[in-house]
Amino acid sequence: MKPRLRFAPSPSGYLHIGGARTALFNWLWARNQGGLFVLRVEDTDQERSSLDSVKAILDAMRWLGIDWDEGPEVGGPEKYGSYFQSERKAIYREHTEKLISTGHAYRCYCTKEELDRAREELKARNPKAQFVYPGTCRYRKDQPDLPFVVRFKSPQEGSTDFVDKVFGPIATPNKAQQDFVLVRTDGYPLYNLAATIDDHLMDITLVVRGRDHIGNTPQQVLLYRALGWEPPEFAHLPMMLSPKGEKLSKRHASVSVDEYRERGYPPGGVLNYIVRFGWSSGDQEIFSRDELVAKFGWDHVNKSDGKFDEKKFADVAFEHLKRPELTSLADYAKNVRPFLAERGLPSPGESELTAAIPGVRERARTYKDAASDLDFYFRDIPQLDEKARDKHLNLTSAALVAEFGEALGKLRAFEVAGPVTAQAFKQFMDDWCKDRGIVFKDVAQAIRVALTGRSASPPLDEVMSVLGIARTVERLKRAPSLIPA
RNA sequence: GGCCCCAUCGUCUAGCGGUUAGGACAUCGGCCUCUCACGCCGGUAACGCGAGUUCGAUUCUCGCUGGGGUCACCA
Repeated sequence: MKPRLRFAPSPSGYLHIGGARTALFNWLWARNQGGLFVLRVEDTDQERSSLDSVKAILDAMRWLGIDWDEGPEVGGPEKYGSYFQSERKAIYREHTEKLISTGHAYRCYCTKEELDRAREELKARNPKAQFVYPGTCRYRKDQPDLPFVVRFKSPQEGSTDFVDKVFGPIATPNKAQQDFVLVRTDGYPLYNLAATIDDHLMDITLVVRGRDHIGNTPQQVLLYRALGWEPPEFAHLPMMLSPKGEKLSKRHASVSVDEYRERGYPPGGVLNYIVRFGWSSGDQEIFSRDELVAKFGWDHVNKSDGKFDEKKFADVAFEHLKRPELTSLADYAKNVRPFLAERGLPSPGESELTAAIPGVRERARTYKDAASDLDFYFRDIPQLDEKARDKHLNLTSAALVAEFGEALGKLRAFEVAGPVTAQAFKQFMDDWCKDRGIVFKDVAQAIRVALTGRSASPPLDEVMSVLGIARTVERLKRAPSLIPA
């Protein structure tokens, strides 16, 4: 059978960067193996789950380019049923009954309040002790008409073992296991039960998830056995910790995938950073999506946790922006447009935009920065950085710039020959400087301020070429008017 | 505290008994240059500790130390 992998987020917020990483590893292996990638929504907690969250997570996945073969909005084979756990209650009930009738589980009438009280009492007596369910209802024979939860009857001897694809053999003594709850009072299954049933029924062959789930695995293996099923394979991923080494949360860094999107990171860069976190392929740092699919494997997945590094992340993202083979001109243009719009700029024509992009590729670290760098191209009058103006433009230099504009304007040949190349502008500037007996370097910044309103920009010959001769001349001639009276 | 897991530069990592311990980010110098960048060259910087095994341990074993995860009617 083809490998079937899954990502099973609970829709209680945005897509977490760590969740995206889990999804990615699953997806990569599915694609590498020619298997199937399933998306399942774990929305059994009615309190926390929301449809908005489902939508947000789906959107973030799509933005990253992690597509799913089965799941919300794409469906799947009849036999795999709904991909929303909230719609699978009947299935869970059926298997719960089976567990009870075979003696693997039992109804427990202890209330949460009672147990909480016992927990607190114990803690008061011995702060270090850990409360375990005393098994009050374990051998109870009657069935009172009271609310109940269903508990698993954990074996108290022996150990539960499994072989992890990353960590190797892991053995947990069963006496460390208490009679954990399977079904809540409200009839909804808890994570371990629902995940086990669904993974089996959906024919999942390998479960890939974060290491924080490693302790759930023995419980799930116990459930597989109790239900008479063979467990799938498991692969746990080392954790992405905060720079301080604590569990990563929004206190330490941006943890929502959306935030990186809003910041102007390219999706390929996001994937690249999170995949290199715990996985490597020799010394290679930068990968395209296709390369990742081709090269991914479990041999080089690390066991040790790591610390999230925003600087490295930013650099990887930038690397993707710099390389045309990773971010095509068309992609770049498409992705920068929303940020241009965000600045209140009118939507530029595709050809004008793609002409301007090569000049900012090596400068802008994000699409957002790119929009800022591109800004002056798309306004009739560039925004003026007054500090740059004060530093580089005075009566003399502004007059010189205007004069240069005049000279350029007189050059008819440029106008008839169609778009003027950067090289031609360069030649003209050099010649003009030579005629005037000045060094280009001495006028360059004044010209830059006139053309872009700033002290930093792509090379002037490129700027002129993108602007075109008419607008270039116009801006140059306007230089003296930039000086306050 | 019980159980489980981990341990190479500040960070992400390569290494699978013999290497001047490599790369990337960050950092510090320098070069290039019309600005800002990019790029290039170079520097600082790591095998947690202690026992074994071995001719030889970063690498294998054990202990210690340190770090992390998890012990819910969350997932």
